[in-house]
Amino acid sequence: MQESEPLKSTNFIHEIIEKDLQSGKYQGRVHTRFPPEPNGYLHIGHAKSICLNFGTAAKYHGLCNLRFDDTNPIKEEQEYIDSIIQDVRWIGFDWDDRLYFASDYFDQMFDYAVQLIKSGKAYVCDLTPEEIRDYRGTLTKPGKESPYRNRSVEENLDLFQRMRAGEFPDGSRVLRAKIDMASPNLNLRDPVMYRILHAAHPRTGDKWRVYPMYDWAHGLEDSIERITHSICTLEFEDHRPLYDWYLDQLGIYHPQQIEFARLNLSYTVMSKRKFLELVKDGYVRGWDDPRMPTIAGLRRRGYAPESIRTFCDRIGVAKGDSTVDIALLEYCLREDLNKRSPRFMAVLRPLKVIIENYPEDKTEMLEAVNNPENPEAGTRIIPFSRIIYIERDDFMENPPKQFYRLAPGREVRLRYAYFITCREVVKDANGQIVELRCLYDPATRGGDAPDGRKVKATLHWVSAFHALNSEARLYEKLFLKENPNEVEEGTDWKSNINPNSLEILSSCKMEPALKGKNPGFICQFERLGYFCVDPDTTSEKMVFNRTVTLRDTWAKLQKQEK
RNA sequence: UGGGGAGUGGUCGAGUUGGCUAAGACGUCUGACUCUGGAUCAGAAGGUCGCGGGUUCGAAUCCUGCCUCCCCAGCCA
Repeated sequence: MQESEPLKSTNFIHEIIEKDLQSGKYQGRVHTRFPPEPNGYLHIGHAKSICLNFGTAAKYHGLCNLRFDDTNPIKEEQEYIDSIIQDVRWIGFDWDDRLYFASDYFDQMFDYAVQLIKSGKAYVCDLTPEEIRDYRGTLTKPGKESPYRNRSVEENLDLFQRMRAGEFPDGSRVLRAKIDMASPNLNLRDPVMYRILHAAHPRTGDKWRVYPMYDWAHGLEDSIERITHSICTLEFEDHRPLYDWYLDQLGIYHPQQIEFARLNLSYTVMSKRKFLELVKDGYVRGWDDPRMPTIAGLRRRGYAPESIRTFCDRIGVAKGDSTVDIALLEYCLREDLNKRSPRFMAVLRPLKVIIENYPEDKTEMLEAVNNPENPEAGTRIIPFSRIIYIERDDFMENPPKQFYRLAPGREVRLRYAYFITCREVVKDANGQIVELRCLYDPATRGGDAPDGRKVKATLHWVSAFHALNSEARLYEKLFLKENPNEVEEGTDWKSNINPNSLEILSSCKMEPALKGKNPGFICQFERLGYFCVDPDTTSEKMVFNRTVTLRDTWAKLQKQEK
């Protein structure tokens, strides 16, 4: 992102930072980090954290690292590392050469653990996982001390080295911190620091047989990188005393952790586990399905990073759980796309119109504006001929008073072309409308009547002979309920999945200028919405995703009728 | 039930040294304009600041009871 684009908004985190800046707590430094675990794809919730961390650093002329928290080789994969790097960069941030991995610090963490053992603050415990759970006690009952808690330093050192050497099977022993089994904060009841995992790590291969737990590792990572403000989500609030304890026992550099509420969005879910289920069970076509709130999904859907950043800026940062209306995301999307998108005409559900008084073999080239929001975008030329397609929704045989598009006997404008009047409705044996017979007024070429007469509506259209046949994929919300997790007894969140979230229209008629546009190309189909070219496009057939509809007051009226 | 957090119009969210009619945004509803029923512009409605006491000339802001919601009992992060 361009270096400063300063966030003008303020929040409680910035207030804390400004106080620290004034008091000189970190010698005027501001150094944050975005610390994802590479066990899945990033989503819009991560974007909030990314914008907060990178944005905060930029605002105070500090630095922000990208650091992978890769402490659990069982769940983590290189594929995720690659996708996360790509996504953070795509959102618009840069970390120079500060790409770090927790696994880079494994040796140092091990040494720190040895240091704790030597000072009698950590011990090797042979309890089984079940026993550890039992000994931990409950929310209201204090735990009991492990029988292995008072092993000698020598024995602990020996055992820990042998754990590292791979002498013991998975789950047979752990290294634990010796804190307080009666603490009301469960995190302080002798937490596990290392577990034995005979698993290959994406980056360290088979070097290690013990891997650090998040709680042990995370604070150290921040300390090692000399992070000033460790921004994380609310659920880690009562882990903070544990990080503090580790850092204090070790006597090393101490960042300040600040917690904020994670993002929730209406009409969607926001957990890697649920995304995985949606993908695995085929509710969507993959992690980058345009209905997914993953960064990859939003990108394929046609979002530009600017709109995501704006969104993250506008939602604010606070400590209370909340759910942002997805309408705000769509507002930011439209605002951004309206400014940048070239316009085209495309007919999604074609209805044939024959202009009876227009010459059979004539083709005219008419000029159209590329983007009314941006004169520099210039103009283009569109072919017009006797047979055209219009949107089926733009004609009604018996229109209600609110409807002011085409109807029998009524005159409307074809955008950038002519006024036409509907003379006759042609139906098939089943009574389905198959074709409209219209008359045009040659004097209205370009779309204006010399006599000053007005029409109520302007329709988009595509010349039948010149049309590009293509596919359009229309997306609706993935969930029917504002809060998908709110369910009837006996069902789960998946019962709220919208069965009609995808509609494929395969006989769309589009303006020929669209031919050859590459995947990722974003434009507006006039009066319909913003669309982008999908990677599924082939040389045979183009495929468009509908990113979002235009605001549509007619659709709103119709909804109210129902 | 132990510990840790949070409660401001439909949704986010300012406000936090107590003091003009409690910002702003999205949403909703009007109207203007319009060769996209888009965009834009103008305007409106909507709040017992979780609840009850108290302090004060004056409280969303301070004190005090209570209520509600979220998180924690992985060798996940």
